[in-house]
Amino acid sequence: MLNHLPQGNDPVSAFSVPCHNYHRICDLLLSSARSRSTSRGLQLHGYVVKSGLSLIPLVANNLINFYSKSQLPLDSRRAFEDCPQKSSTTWSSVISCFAQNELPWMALEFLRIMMEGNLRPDDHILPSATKSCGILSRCDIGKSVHCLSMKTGYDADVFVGSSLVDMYAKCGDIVDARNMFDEMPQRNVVTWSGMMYGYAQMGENEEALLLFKEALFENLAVNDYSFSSVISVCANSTLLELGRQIQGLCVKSSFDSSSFVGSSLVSLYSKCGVLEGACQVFDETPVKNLGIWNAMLKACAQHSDAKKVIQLFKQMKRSGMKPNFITFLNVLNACNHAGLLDEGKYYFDLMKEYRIEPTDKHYASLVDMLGRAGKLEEALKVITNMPIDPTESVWGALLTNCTNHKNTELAAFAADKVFELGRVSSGMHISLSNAYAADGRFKDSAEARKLLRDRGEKKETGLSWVEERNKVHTFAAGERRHERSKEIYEKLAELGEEMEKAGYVADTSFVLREVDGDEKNQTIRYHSEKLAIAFGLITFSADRPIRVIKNLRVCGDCHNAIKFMSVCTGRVIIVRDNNRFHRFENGKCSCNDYW
DNA sequence: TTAGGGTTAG
Repeated sequence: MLNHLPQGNDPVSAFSVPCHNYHRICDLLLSSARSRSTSRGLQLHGYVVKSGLSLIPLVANNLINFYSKSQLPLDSRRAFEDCPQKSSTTWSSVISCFAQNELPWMALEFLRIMMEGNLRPDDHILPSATKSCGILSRCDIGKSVHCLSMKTGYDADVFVGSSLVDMYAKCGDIVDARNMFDEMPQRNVVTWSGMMYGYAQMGENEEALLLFKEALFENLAVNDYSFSSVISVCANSTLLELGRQIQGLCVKSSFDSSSFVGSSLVSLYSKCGVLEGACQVFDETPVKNLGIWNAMLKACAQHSDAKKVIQLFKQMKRSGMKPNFITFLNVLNACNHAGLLDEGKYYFDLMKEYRIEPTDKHYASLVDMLGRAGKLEEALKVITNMPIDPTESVWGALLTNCTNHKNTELAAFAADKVFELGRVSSGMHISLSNAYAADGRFKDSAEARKLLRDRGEKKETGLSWVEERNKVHTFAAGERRHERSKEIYEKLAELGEEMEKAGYVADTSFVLREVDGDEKNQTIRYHSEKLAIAFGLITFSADRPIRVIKNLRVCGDCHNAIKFMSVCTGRVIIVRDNNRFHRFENGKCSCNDYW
């Protein structure tokens, strides 16, 4: 392969090398990086060192870039150190290499060293430095890079400005991101993407959508980046119809074949309860990246199809795609929800073969799996033996299952462990309170809630919503603010009688307040999901499934009640809670009561 | 002219 390269066996200095040859070497280094032929690049490196060509600055820079693109940052650094004449391009190459290869601190350190040598950062170096701050979520350092950009006058550059917008967005500083965005003399699609991402990150989905609309209005050439972001915004707000319209725009502009767009679309359909849509997008995406595989696995897991998850995992392996920790998390959750304990344990152990260290979330899934099967002691053993510190989610998994299995002693132990971790999320206080309440110990239960109040936190309000055309109808338990409230409550009363005739009995143990029986029954009768379903019943035609989204977990009584609702009305009712889907049909739920 | 900024899946 090297035969046609210059034969320079005895190069004393760079000057003895014919000029036209080193350009050829540079081309070859670049193409090796692009085609990911690392071995060819390494051969070329050996050759240029031997022939003395590595002394030529252009060749040295190309070596740095070759290693950077080959994801070998430390070799890139070595090539940088061997480079005799370091221009600002040389510095730029090595700093961008660190920024792109998960060494943001080193990128910033090299910027410092460079400036100590009295070199000023330029418009190529500043974006890499800014990006590093974004990766580290270090707004403070990012601000000093911003100052540096202003001092050097590069803050007006569209690359520098866009990277600053993105950095502020990644650090969660949406106000500074917007200020930067507004002040920029020139903006392009990257600037807009960064800003949109910022809003989406902060959960300001409406602002993100507004910005996208504005971008379209300004005739900005939106691309696959923009589409995948905006679709994920729709997915997070479960705006199926809007998402479908944007998918139409993607098809028109031929961006629908992008695997990034595909991943967002799979997630959109999945989160909106349309598994068939997710499958179709997945099948039609020509080149599948890890993201779309993971999105598809998650979709099947959310829809309780563990068999398909395992099948997909095997298919994925056959296609040569390497699973990552997210892949395994999806597989474990699928096994957990399907009650496949042995399979779950198998996949947990399989992670070792792929040299993937289980995170606290993987352990939480395993603990939950064991806990659901009633193996509380074994679950505890997993926690005490795990090599990383158990987090709230791990102890929480044990706590919830102890409550369900009425082991209040172990539940209290798990709760103590959670408190030892320091700040506890509000949901966890509720879990402890539930543990006592389920055992009839209302005083302790109240104490746990008091602790929550003392910390100035409140339980997240349970909300359910239904999408009707492009409108979202939201309901909270017991409220009567909706314009059709009267009809909704009438429908519930009428349905309640039918359900009771069919054998439904309200399970009041899910009401946590210590009140008398009648009031308990009233509270539980009007949980938000029941109101939302009643709205669906009086609004949608009989053949249309009723899709309800809920921000919290469905309570046990509602879960049971909805089964009866599906029998009495003959409707398909799909409820997405904060975690997964429940498809109710003919008195059965797709989760097999395992949720 | 070799170097720079933005996406998905969790």
